[in-house]
Amino acid sequence: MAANPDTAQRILDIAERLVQTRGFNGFSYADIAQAMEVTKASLHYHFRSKAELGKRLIERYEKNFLAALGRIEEQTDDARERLRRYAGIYASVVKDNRMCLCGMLAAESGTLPEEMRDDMRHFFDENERWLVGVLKEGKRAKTLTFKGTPSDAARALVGSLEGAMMIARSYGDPARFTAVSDRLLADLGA
Amino acid sequence: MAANPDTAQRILDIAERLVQTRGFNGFSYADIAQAMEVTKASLHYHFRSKAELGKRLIERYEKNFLAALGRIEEQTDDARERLRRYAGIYASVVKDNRMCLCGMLAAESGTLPEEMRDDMRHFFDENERWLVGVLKEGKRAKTLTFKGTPSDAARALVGSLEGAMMIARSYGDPARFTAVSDRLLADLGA
DNA sequence: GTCTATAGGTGGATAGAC
DNA sequence: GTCTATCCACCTATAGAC
Repeated sequence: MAANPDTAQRILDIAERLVQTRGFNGFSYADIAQAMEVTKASLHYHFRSKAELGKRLIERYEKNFLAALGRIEEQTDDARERLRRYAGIYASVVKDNRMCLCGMLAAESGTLPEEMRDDMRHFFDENERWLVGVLKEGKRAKTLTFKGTPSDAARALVGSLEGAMMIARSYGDPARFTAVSDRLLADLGA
Repeated sequence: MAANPDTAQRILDIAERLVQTRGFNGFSYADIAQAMEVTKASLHYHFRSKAELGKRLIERYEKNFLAALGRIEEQTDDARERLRRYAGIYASVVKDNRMCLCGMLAAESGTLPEEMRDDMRHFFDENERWLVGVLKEGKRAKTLTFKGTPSDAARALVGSLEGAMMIARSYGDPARFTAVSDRLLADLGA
């Protein structure tokens, strides 16, 4: 009767990697079924539709991402170090040959179910919100320097990191990402 | 017998927009056929396979893009102005509600035919090459300032512009792109 | 919860008439 | 060059047995 949470998690794990490497339009239930050695029909027991699977995927991704940001806050008060660790999350994703889940979905936004698009944007809104906090603190402590509003600086950073990740990945060259990432951090004084 | 070049061009025009808005995995021959009011079968007369269509799409896109860069060189010698106009090309794409063709393909690189992936990378290589020329000239004339190699600065710029475009598009907000673009140019002194 | 079986649709692609 | 007709593989999704 009740869905086994472990099975649902395993499905999400596999689907997450598939979206991050092939895109939401680049994989099917058959791919997940093969990887899990179950049939497509049983996947539908856990996630009624692909759109629902996608939605749950984004929700979990955002939850985990924000949890990681929370851990960064516990680890250090220094805005520069917080920024470095933020970029470090992105770096670890590229090194695992993945794209950011929501970055991938942003590219596919033209074909996404509306609910998924909203959730994807929410992820970026939350990223911006967190970065604005770090940037403001850095400005106050005179450890970070940037022109314009913290909001604009945050959007520029997110966009640049996502783009650098996307291109580095298409070259199969994670170092291409860190080279850009290091420049961006240096420009901010981090 | 011989393929009518006009028809082929029209197919490419429609397919190009489809890839830029929906991705290579987000459209089908049926979409083009409907827009052109012909059957899918006749499309196959002009482009044997979707992979070939994709390849020709990239080749034409790069040709047109490089031609635009050539025109910029004719219009101004100033490195700063050349950079502004380079970013202006990107801005015009976002305002037309499109993603850069190759930026979109970069996101989908995990599912692309090998030849398309190679051609997509070639586009970015040529972009980098052109930008390196502009950046070197700007450094020589002391009109542009950047740290590190011209190559690294060029890669950072391309990645950042592509990422900003991708996210701005997912919000349906072109101004979000120009805000980032203006910052990037300002950081370089342009 | 997972299975078999299948529906109903769409994907890219081809043969052959006109 | 474009058409009709068709193939076959694959897609998401559902019904119902176990």
